[in-house]
Amino acid sequence: MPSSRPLRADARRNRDALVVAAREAFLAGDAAHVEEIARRAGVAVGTLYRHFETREALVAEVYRQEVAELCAAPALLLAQHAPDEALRTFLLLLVEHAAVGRGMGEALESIMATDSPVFDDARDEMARALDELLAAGVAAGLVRDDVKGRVVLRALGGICGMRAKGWKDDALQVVTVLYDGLRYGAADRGHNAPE
Amino acid sequence: MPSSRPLRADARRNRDALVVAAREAFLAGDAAHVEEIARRAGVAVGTLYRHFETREALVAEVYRQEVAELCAAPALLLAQHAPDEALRTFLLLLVEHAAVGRGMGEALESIMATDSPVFDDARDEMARALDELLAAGVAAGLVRDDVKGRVVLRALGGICGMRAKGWKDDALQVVTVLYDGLRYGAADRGHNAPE
DNA sequence: CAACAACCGGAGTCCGATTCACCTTATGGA
DNA sequence: TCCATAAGGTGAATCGGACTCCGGTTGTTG
Repeated sequence: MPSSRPLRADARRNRDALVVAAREAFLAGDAAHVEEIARRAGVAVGTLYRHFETREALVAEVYRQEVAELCAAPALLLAQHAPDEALRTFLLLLVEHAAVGRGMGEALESIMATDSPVFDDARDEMARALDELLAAGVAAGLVRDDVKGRVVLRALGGICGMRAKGWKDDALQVVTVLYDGLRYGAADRGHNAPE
Repeated sequence: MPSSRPLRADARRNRDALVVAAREAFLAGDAAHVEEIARRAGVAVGTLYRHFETREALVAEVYRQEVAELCAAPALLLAQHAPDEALRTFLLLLVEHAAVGRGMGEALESIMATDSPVFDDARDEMARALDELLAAGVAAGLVRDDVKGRVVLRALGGICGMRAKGWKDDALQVVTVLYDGLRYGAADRGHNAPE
């Protein structure tokens, strides 16, 4: 169905404009009303709804693009850093991503609240990225082997909801604790604690 | 202002009924509309609004009561368990609490989204409870001393938003990693350790 | 370039939160 | 006990924002 027909030129243009407009609106933090988004994109609400089932579907699309971008990172990081350092860096990257998602505010929350497959996919993709990093760490004996990426992701999830002033400092501390927790198991098991 | 007048008998009764009705509605998961809550409480919406500024204010009140109940735990736990065990148990308790809050669904999220002082207070109270536990752990040399309760709380926060099937198992794993991360620093300073 | 399918517009519908003008009824003093 | 009165209660009306729908418009294709 997706590519049954290549989508008419003007339609594709409008669709893209809507996603861009939505992202901008979310980042700006204010006025994420469908009317407002449509206006920014230079179309009417009807057009918005032609392309996106619901408002949430639009949010989902924006979010999906964010995630896709983020998930490209692990391969790069592993190529350039030791596994534990790559993991740490990626966690910090997730915090940055949260900073972006933060602008999307409740938009993001509403999508997390739904169990829309779109979001599940995004989560899976993120989890897979983390698994990649964890596996590398485990192989090097630097990371405990009993934790899945999905779990790490959830531990970080709380950061996204935080909106108070000092959220970022706290987020960084969360990463520290989490990072240590992930390595602790490996060290605890004792055999070759890294120098 | 609070106790300028003791609040008329029927008014107090209605107010309490509303909180109870709201809690039930949230736990039931369905129909958290103000009309529905008012009906359950046997009053009209106008009455609801006489007692609570907004729908969110009502949610806040329910949540506050949950929190207050939860925050009574640390003192008890410390009296009966070693500091690290008390900490671990409390973390697990937080997960249970999340299970309750989960029923409140987006109601809870909407209140987190606001920077209503009510929720800040709740968070402070929880953080204080955690600080109490952490301090005991630090004093016993079982827990790292560079992490505030607020940070732990945020790390756990992500659990609340999770609604997928296996959320609870994941939540428990998050607690494990977090718990180890909290102890790791102490071990780091105490014994041999990576890096 | 005609015919058609896919698009677009935007006023109208739906639904839930919130308000408000007007009754009811505790309550406390005569 | 009874009344005055202000605290309380009521629910229809209002408001805001997501979503729908029925023409009019415009790429596309043969």
